[in-house]
Amino acid sequence: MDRRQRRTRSLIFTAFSALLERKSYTAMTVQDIIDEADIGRSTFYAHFETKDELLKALCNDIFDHVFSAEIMSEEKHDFSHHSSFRDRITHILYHLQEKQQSIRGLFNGECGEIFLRYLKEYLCQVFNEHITIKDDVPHDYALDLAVSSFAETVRWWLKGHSDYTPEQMTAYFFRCISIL
Amino acid sequence: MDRRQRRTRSLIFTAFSALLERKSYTAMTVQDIIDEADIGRSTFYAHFETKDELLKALCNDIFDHVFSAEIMSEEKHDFSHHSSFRDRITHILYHLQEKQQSIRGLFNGECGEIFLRYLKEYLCQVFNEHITIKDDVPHDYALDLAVSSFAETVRWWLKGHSDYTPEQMTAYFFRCISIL
DNA sequence: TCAATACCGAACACCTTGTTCTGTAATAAT
DNA sequence: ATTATTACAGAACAAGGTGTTCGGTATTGA
Repeated sequence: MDRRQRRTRSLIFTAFSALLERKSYTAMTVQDIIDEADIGRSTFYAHFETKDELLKALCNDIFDHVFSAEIMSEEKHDFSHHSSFRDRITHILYHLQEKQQSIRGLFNGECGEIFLRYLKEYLCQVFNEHITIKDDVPHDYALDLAVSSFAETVRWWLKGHSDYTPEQMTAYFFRCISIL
Repeated sequence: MDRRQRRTRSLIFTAFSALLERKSYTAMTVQDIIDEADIGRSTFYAHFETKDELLKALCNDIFDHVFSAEIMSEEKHDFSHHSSFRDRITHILYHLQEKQQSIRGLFNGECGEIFLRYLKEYLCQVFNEHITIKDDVPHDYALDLAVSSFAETVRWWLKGHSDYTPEQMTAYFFRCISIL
């Protein structure tokens, strides 16, 4: 990848993240982004077809870091059979905390909806085998609720309560959910 | 209120709800709404300053029905000291089910974010005193998680699983959350 | 019957979008 | 170091949405 491309892409991401903390996603125009990034109009469209694609790309960047890092360290340390589900959850929280700066704005307004949808897709894979099967509750529902609750936990944590440690948040979460 | 105003307002609401099932909120333009409702442009703006105000008004209409009806019947039957928290939850589900038609579209995309935020505000009042206080979990967090989980339960229920009864959903919900 | 007012429809100035173009400068490879 | 490639800037553009205004019509409630 050309050095200029990397630079421009980074400028756009940074500008976008910064703008999200001041302005709602819907209200934000492409004009705002290219003004903030100080790049030409055609340059933006050379990188991203639309504002939604930009959001998607940013989300993927974050999730690649959080989840592929998780899997990597899992393989590296051969956690797959040693670490508990609780540890994996704590692990994910650590990685999310590292990306805190980029993530915080993503919770706001309408793009929070999109970000959380993507997040839940990844979480489904992690949670799927760890739901305690109860015959009196539909598995679909239990999984959906567990994943959504964890996503909400992350949101609550990173929006104003990031002084708690990942270990603490994991403990709180498991304390409140009775199907894990 | 003038009969013509009621008619127009109703036309707008109906058109808006119908459109939400086919089109995302963000992609929807005021032009789409007035075409669907078959009213003049200036007429729309005489009723609502913006698309967001329309959404807000629709949400308020729904919540007024769901929660004020709940409170009313509570007062009428003097449920306040007799009915359990579980019954109140079931009750709310019944009222939400009645408004199912209008609500379904509201879960989609970005306006789902807004609708759920409003819903959670109301739910906070209902849930606040019924959270089991645990010293090892922040009360803020427990309340937020319970409310969000219930909101997610409603979403899951009304989006493709509305064959379950309110009583069943209440049971499932309480089965999964250990702080109520 | 009549005054009030809600609606219509057209026009408007303004903004955002996404595309296209030309010229310039940075890049990577030979 | 030279050269071909390619990313960028910047301007212009048509198309479409926004929110407002205004004069005319029709409905309403008293």
